[in-house]
Amino acid sequence: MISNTKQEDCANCPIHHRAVCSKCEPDELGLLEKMKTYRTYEAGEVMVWAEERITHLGSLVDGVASINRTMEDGRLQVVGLLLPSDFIGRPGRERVIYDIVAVTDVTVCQFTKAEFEKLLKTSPAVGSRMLELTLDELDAAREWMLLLGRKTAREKVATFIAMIARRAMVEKAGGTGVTVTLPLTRSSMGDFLGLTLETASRQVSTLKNEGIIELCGPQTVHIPDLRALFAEAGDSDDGGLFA
Amino acid sequence: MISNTKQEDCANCPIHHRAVCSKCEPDELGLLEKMKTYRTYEAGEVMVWAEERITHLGSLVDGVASINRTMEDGRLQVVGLLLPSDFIGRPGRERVIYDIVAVTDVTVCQFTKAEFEKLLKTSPAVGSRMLELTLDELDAAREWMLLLGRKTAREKVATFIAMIARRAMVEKAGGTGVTVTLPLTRSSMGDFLGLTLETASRQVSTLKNEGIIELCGPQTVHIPDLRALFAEAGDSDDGGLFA
DNA sequence: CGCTTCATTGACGACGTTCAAGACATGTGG
DNA sequence: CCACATGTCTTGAACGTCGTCAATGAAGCG
Repeated sequence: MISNTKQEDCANCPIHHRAVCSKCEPDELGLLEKMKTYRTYEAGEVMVWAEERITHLGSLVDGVASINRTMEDGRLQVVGLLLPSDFIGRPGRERVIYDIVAVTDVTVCQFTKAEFEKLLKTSPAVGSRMLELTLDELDAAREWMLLLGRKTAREKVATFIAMIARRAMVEKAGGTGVTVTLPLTRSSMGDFLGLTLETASRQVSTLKNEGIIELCGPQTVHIPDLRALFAEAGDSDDGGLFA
Repeated sequence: MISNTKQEDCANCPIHHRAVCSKCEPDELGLLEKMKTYRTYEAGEVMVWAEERITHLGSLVDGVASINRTMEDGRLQVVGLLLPSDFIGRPGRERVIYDIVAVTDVTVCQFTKAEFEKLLKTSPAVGSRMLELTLDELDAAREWMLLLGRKTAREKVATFIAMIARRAMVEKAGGTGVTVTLPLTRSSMGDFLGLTLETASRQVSTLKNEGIIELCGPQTVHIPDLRALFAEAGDSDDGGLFA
């Protein structure tokens, strides 16, 4: 399913404060409004195929997508999770070697690659914000390398749930308990954490049995004490929530 | 040991073609020459401490350094390897959460953080090159995530040696055999590959016993058939050497 | 020459994978 | 409304890879 919409108002955009356009002045924003196109994908749809020519770049407005790296024999590793305001694509390169797959239904705000790359050259606001976003992605990737290389299965699952909870907390801060929905199935969780789906499932179960988390549905988790969960994740860093 | 040297000629710099300054015109290069300082570190020296305020940014001119992420209990993961022309540091952030350690003796070309960040704002040549470098680092980090999450110990070690060999090949292309020196000890190899030093050592040994590689010293490896090594690494990608 | 650091190798055990079966939820058609 | 199919999740049992602990050897240095 493909649906295109045009000319939504950039000033009211829900991701404007964090996306690649966040440093643009009103005049530049007007320019972007003429260039941009919205597009939606259904859960499970492949948004970008590895080895295929890249035609568009843009921002994820709504939903969750994953960046998948596959080996010849089928082994799969999720090397990035795209959430609203994250940038999609790789300027300056014809092709990428990973697929981007919609995990939930997804809406993107996109530009043609050529137009965006021209903008990148001419607009310091876009260029410098793009650099910031890329540096943040790099930090996140390195954080994940520590997880993949050194954490136990239990710590991996705890870290994942903590990560989701942290993003949810930004909105509804308050008490110590939170309820969140995991955007991934056990199988995708495994692919993200460098585990099998069985191990992922087992670790969710043990965390549940020990009272660190409570399961409402398989995808819905209530966390009575965030501190306890963060402790299981194994990093000293609790995300600054209890600083 | 700290030694400072100034005013070397940027035009003759060995990393000028790839470093953050590679897109600068002669006039900007003159500006850089006034700002820059050289500094050397001995093998093993910590160049940047986690949690400490960043004062300088720059480029690695000579040697090898590693970016180390440590957990409270001491578990260590190397999340990046810095080679000549790679950029050192994190513009736009006061602190980093990893150490940067000189693996061999190292020479860097550095600027004060404040000055470099001003340059980043005013010079499109520096800004856009910086973005390219960061995107490349991100690609490399994701490649490594696949290795850490999904490859076997054998594949990890093969991939590492293949990576080193590939960089060596750029200079002396020709026959099918190459001899390279591994810049890391078995222990650091393990930290880089998400393995213990024993497993790293064992896999080097088995690759040797099977004739995939030959050991001249513990750090010096001769590869009779690069194709065979790349096959062990598990990626379809052979680096385009046999395209 | 002893000290230190690095590399190799062996024995053993733990953690996570693999293979397999069953539970649960949701949707479809008779 | 129930039978049946599909996909996800859970749980069990056996196996294997890799980590742990330990001993030994090789190389560099004061």
